[in-house]
Amino acid sequence: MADVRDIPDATVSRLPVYRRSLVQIISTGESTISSADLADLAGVNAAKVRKDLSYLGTYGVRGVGYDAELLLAQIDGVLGLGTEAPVVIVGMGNLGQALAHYGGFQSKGFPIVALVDSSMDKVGQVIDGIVVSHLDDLEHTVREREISVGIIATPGGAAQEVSNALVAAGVRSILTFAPTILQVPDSVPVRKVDLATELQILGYYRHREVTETTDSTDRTA
Amino acid sequence: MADVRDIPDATVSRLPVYRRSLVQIISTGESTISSADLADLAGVNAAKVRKDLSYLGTYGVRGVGYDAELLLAQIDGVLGLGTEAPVVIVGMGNLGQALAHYGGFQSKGFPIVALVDSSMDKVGQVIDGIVVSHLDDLEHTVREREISVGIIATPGGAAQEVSNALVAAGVRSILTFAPTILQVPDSVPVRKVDLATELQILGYYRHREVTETTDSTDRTA
DNA sequence: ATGCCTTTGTGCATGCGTTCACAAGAGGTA
DNA sequence: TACCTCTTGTGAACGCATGCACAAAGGCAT
Repeated sequence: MADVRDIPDATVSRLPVYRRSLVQIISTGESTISSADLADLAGVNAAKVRKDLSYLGTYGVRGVGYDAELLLAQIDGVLGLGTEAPVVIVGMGNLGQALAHYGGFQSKGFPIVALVDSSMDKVGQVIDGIVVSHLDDLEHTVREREISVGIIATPGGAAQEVSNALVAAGVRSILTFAPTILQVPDSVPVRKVDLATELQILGYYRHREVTETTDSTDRTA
Repeated sequence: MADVRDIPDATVSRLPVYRRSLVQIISTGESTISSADLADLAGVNAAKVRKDLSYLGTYGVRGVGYDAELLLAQIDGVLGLGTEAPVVIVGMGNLGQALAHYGGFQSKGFPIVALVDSSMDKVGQVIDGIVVSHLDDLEHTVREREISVGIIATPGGAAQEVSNALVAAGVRSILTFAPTILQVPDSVPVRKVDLATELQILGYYRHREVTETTDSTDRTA
């Protein structure tokens, strides 16, 4: 029913979670799964699962549930996981090197095919079997390897410049770890992961708890 | 006006962004900043900035703007950044090691004071000046060092067990990189960062673009 | 002191996301 | 075939978040 272009953002961000749950279910030999069970695995409400899945077109069978394999294939189709999306990581500091070694990308259809840094100390080094190339060669590298995803793991100060270079080189989407607001064309989706921010957000809820405890103590006093 | 306990989640998650913008502004020597300028730096709408800041109590001056230093102190207070929050990282694989080396935490008030792994290969190693201790000693370590934040950097299969151990040891909040739905008491806030999921979400928007292009091509054909 | 200009704080309307609740549909059983 | 059970798909209500638009308020110049 709904077109693949019309899926709400909130739903899209849950599809990978459903996907992982499905992989898990399939590995146990189950061939169908109900929205209630899928909801449990994904940690969400069952009605939300059904509504989310309804955006993919209808693949559930009333009284039975969803065909796990079929649903997985459907999600993969929507997420574009049918074809591999080669990745370049820019910035070979601690974070960049860790990402390069991290196996979680390759196995999920996002092979890391290039590593880039702007420092001559790093260029030429071999990390995880890949020779680090220079930022100046970015465009050539991206075009040659048909890279579609750029990961920015540089300090904040360099992020916008790197982002510009990635976009100019033809990268189709960007994942950034830099604590910076990136200006990019609307056609290039960006996701931002900011580790310090996450800790600070936790700080609020942790701190709030302390405040409440202190308050109740004050109240009894 | 509003109590520190009543700040909406969406606002809380933006406070670190405002904070960073303020630090930047202050470093340039400016002492006041308008909501419009802050909005530009933070990449959001000016009205949203004002509404967000109104939850902290009123610190703006009409016709002038906000006192940058005062606002920064106010945000720090809400986020509980006045005191340091010691951190333990569990899981010394690639990601855990990178996080241990990553300087972004220490400088932001989240010193990493302990590293933990369950493998004897890792226990006893010194990473970034810290001796890796065993998961079995977690409770002791957490209590002794008064650790309030736990970072889970283990494979998904171990995450729930580690989470239980962290909670039992008295950790107050958790940041997890494991692609797993964690069951924790409501009193322990959890933030989840899932790198593969981020790439998959990007995949949707990237893929969608392709679909649209293909469609328009088809239409002209 | 007065008036103008700037910027805040917020009421209100709109839109998105979530959740409930139930009708409709599919399959199994007698 | 007819009924019963199970589960989906979705209409509708609710709540949160966003953003506009404007009145209130502070400061500065004259």
